[in-house]
Amino acid sequence: MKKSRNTISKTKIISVITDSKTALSHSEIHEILDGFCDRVTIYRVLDRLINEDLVHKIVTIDGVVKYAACHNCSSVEHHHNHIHFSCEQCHTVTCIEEVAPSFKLPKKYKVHNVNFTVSGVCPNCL
Amino acid sequence: MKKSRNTISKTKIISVITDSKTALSHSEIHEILDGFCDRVTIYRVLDRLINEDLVHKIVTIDGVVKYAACHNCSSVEHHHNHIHFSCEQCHTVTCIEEVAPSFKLPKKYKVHNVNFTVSGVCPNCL
DNA sequence: TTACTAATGCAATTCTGTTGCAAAAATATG
DNA sequence: CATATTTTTGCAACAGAATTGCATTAGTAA
Repeated sequence: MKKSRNTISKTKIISVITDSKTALSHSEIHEILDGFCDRVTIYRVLDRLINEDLVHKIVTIDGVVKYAACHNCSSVEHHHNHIHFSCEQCHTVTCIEEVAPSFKLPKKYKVHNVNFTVSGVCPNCL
Repeated sequence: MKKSRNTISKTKIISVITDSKTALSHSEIHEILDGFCDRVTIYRVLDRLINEDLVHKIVTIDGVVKYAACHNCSSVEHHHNHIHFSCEQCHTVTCIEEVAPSFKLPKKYKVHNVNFTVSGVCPNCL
């Protein structure tokens, strides 16, 4: 996979995502960037970042798409099989990196990707 | 929670979902019903069915929302913590009821719901 | 049968994400 | 350093999914 170019938008978007404690939606990123670049650009940059494994995507049970930085990921190995916690009250999504669920599918299934989201109430809202 | 009324639309939608081996999206249901009722009605009925725990909702990593009947669910206990398999090729979503992932969150999190989706290639497409 | 309340259909709207294309920016080449 | 090449961007238009308000219709309880 060819690396994409380093543009100002890309750099800025990476830092917005990395600086955030919780996963961010497209519109949240757009708001933080506050007109710095176009909506469409954000979508396209996010796509690239996902391809380059710098960012991973999370979809909550109510259909909201969020993006979070990849920690614990070397360029060789990627560990996105951690749990994401989606708070029903404050609507934040947090990566719980230390929790990797175990499961065993029949081997006739070929697994490429996992998306584990648990919803409920987060410590802040309890 | 008050039970919703039994309408023809509701009955029909339940049977469409129950008869299907795979989870169905709103538009698939709409297509099967073939003009029997309005798109909006389908959305509203699905909401009610979810509230009444007759149906559960699945969101795939590419943001597609699907609905599946609840099996193995008594009126007291609900077991939706099985894995869903989303095939990248035929785009079907299947409940793998026999596989319950195990995970352990810090107890400061209050869990209400789980959504585990694994994507890859299903046996049919392999 | 009637009265009450929930459910439906329709139109309009909002929100999220995508596409095509010309202009601008990043990188590679001489 | 200048120029050629290719990617990225912004804009406008579009597409699809889901929601809302409101008048009408259908279920249900009395």
